[in-house]
Amino acid sequence: MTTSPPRRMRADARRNYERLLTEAAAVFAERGVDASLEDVARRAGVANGTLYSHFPTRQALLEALLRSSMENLAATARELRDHPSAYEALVTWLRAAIVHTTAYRGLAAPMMRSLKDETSELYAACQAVLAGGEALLSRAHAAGAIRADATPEDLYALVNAVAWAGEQTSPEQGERLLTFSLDGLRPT
Amino acid sequence: MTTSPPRRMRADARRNYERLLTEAAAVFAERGVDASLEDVARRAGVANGTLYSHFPTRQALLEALLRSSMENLAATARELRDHPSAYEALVTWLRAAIVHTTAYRGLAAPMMRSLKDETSELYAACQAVLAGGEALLSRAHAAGAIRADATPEDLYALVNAVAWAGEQTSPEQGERLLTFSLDGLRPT
DNA sequence: GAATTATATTGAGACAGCCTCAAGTTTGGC
DNA sequence: GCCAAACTTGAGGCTGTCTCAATATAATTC
Repeated sequence: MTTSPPRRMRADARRNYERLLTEAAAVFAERGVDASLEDVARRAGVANGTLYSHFPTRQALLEALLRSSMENLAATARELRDHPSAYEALVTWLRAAIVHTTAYRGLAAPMMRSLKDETSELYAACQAVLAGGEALLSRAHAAGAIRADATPEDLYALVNAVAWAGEQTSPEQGERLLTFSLDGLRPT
Repeated sequence: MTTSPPRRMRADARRNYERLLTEAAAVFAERGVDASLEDVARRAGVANGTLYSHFPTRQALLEALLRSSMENLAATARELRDHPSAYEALVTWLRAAIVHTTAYRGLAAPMMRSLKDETSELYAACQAVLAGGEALLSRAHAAGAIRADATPEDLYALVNAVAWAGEQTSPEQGERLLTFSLDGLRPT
């Protein structure tokens, strides 16, 4: 029933929880976030009911899987506040966010939809990403490096759209789209 | 077995073909391109085998469904070649392409993937769209209205990415992304 | 270290969707 | 009106999601 990081779980439960996460990472990496959950359970060597009891929804599983990399992303944002160039700091972070979103095929869509959906298990994580970008954006705004009407939500959408385009075609195509958009985000 | 526009079909087959298209349009409009095909068959009042015999794959159905609007898009491109402003002509057409891609939820992904996939039933249609943009782009290039390194594929990716972003969040967010990108596509 | 209790796991089962194909039905030409 | 060709049917095999009563295991208590 729990989705939180293992708290006072029974030893077997904890073992299965970890094993499920490990195998889910592998399966999602191979087949994307829409991969069969039966497959995940099979590979983890447990019955599917066990998977559902640990992770009631696919998003809950995804959330647990992404937690640490999300935290890394937030930490990176914090570090970049000290970067000499406000603009470069922002761009570097945006690229990191895109890499994060490219971890599993099909991840961009839930990331995008969960930003405004409070009922989503990914909601908090998405908001954290938004906040990370927000800090760097306002610094870039202050430095006059980014057009004034660009919002954090714009950047969030951009990151996901670029990640999506990249996974549908090629990372290079995503990169090209990013280049154009970033140029369009310079002050007029 | 046929997917082409009704040619010498038996009367009942033709009736069912049309009916399936009509209902598919309705169902896809309601639930997006990943809607249940069983649903389409049910609503058309035929067995699912009939649907599969007319449209062997979901993409074949989609192709038949999109054919006329694709042709409109190509026609629009031709008309716009005479527009006084090469830049405005291009932007107008890009907007039309985005509207087209927003016809059904989930359409952007197959449009994007089929551009380079010759085995896709949507391949020809996607190539036609690409060609439509290509003509307007080269005119804009000649007029010095668009940066020289922008390719037709870039515009194609942009259209789909914007349509995707718009359907995941809001059309307004898509519009904002488009604005930034278009600014970034001006010559440097 | 056995009994008790709380916690987990199991896997069958209900359901939906995809797709196929042998059997049956309908149409249209003669 | 008959017949071959064209078309439709729907049960059935498959995969996948999700639930829940029965069962098993770990932790706690005495």
